[in-house]
Amino acid sequence: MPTIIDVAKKAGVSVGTVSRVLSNNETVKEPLKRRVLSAVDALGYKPNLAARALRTNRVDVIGLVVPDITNPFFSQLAKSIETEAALRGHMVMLANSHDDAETERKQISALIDRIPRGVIVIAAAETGPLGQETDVPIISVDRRFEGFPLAATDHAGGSAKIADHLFGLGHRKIAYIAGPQSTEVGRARRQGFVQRIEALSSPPDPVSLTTVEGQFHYENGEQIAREVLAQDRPTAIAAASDQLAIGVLRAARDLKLDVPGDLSVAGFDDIDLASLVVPRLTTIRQPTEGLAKAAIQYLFGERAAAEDAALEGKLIIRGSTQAI
Amino acid sequence: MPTIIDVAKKAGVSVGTVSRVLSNNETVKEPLKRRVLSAVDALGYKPNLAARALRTNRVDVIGLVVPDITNPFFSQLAKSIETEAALRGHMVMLANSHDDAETERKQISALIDRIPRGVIVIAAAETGPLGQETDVPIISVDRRFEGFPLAATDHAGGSAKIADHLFGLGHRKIAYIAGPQSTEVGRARRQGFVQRIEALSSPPDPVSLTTVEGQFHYENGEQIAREVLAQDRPTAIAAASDQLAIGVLRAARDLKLDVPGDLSVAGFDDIDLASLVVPRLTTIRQPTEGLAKAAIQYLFGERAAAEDAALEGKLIIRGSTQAI
DNA sequence: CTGAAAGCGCTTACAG
DNA sequence: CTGAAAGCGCTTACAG
Repeated sequence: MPTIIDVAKKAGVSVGTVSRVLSNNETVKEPLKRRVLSAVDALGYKPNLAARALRTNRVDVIGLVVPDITNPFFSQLAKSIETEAALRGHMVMLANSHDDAETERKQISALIDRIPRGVIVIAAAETGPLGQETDVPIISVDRRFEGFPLAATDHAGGSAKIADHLFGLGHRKIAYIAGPQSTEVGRARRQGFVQRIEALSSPPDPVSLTTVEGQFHYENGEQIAREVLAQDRPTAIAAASDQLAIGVLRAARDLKLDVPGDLSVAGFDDIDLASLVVPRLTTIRQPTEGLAKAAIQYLFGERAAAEDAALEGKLIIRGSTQAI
Repeated sequence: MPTIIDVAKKAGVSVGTVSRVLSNNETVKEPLKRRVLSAVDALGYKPNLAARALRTNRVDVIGLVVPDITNPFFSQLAKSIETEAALRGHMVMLANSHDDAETERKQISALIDRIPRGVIVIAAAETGPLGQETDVPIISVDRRFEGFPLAATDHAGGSAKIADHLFGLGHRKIAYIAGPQSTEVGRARRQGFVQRIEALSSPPDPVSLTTVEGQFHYENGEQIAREVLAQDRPTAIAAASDQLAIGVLRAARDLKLDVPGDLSVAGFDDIDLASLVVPRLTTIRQPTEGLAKAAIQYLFGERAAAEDAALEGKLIIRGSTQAI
């Protein structure tokens, strides 16, 4: 492999000059610059990134820690982050925390040791302290890690949109399957939904709302829906995630209930699967690309430090909800 | 950040000794070793990985290029690879090729520039030449990249298992929805299925087999299934992927056909979704963990160089297939 | 505007 | 078994 010295020799300049040309330092005059560039070309020179990293104490990498890359929402986010990082010539180093606080801490540490441009973390359910000072910027996405800034969908606002939608369709007997209340997301979605319904409900036109807490899993949604539907059946069920909602769909099918004829169902996230199930699911699309962009911008210092970003989700109306 | 020099001073030894202790070099005697280790501890020393990389010309990273991380099979594979790499103290650098040969080439190049331990690539549909010599080992998984060794499921063998299964259930009128014949996977699966059916078919007990070529997408499976089912309806459809098979399930539902009553359906891959659709899908489970392990072993030189690995898939029988 | 040179923090022959 | 020292390939003040 040719080094910067070989290029300098070939171009008849000093290594400093080659380095300046390569870093787009404007001070090098055109003729010299051309000579350097053609030497680079002729030799097929590529800078040694390890040497550069040692000198500059920074490497063109973004660290990413997700609870589980096979979760469709996280993999969508990872893809958007990778795309956004690539736009800035950065690669993404990926680690799974397996939703475990201890593993998460280790992964973030290991990532930081590689002096990346920054680290993005989608926090594990229970998140522990990092216990390491560092000047590598850290931002969390979707689920907050520690006291670090967070780029997330406006969960409360999205849930309120679902509430508006169902109310607008005439539903007055609604069940809400919440996500785990131990999580910020679970709480925000629930609160947004419940508060909006309470605001819409009035003595002459009351809404009866039942709330149950679930786990963001298909199986769990199915199981909870069975219980909810067995009793005083609602005309609509809003679930805190698409996975829960798809579980509801399964339960409805087993119980021979027609969706949306007998029951309207809405989710949250708009995972790929949401438009593949039967009927296709009405949901809130999370702005993954916007979240990725906000996170990267933060890491590159293009965004007010330490400030949260709340991006609006979009109501996607499909076949699973219907006027009563 | 303390450096190795600080540790050496604190322990009253030379930097060489510290380095040796840290690299588990056995030559350092117990008392010195202990002194070094406690100095490391006291200072919270962490080696500068960039410096180490510059010296050793290698960094504890595995590069991974996938066509699209949101594809459930690829994200499953990515997770297994990450786990396997972590066992060896390596992190994974991830890049999406977006199924584009040019992007793939660039990503692999960018990865190699970071002198990783090795690069694993799941090739894009059309794969182009790398055009760069390197001593970084490269192996492809699932879909072959260039002339590099491949770790993949025994696709033909897996398809043959599906053929045996359907034949065993008494199906004698079968349709096979193949994957793109421009891909090795598509060809291998088709060939395995067709050859086994031909072997099983005999003049006294003939099997009628129709084959159609598809694209590995849900939509495509649905569309092809409509055509296949509209004509001379088979009693079983085997699809070259779960995504295709799930498309078939949708089409069957729209046509009011009962699966598995009127029609048996089988897929290939065992993606998460396969066990979530109704009815749950009979399929071949790809040995993702085995593939990840084989790939990593190859990169670490624990496996015969330049030799392909073909791992057996496992037949998972669920509700979508039934005796005729 | 360009060159000469220091120095980033390690690892590893080479001595002893 | 341990130390002294070279050197990996860059970037960047510092001169001129």
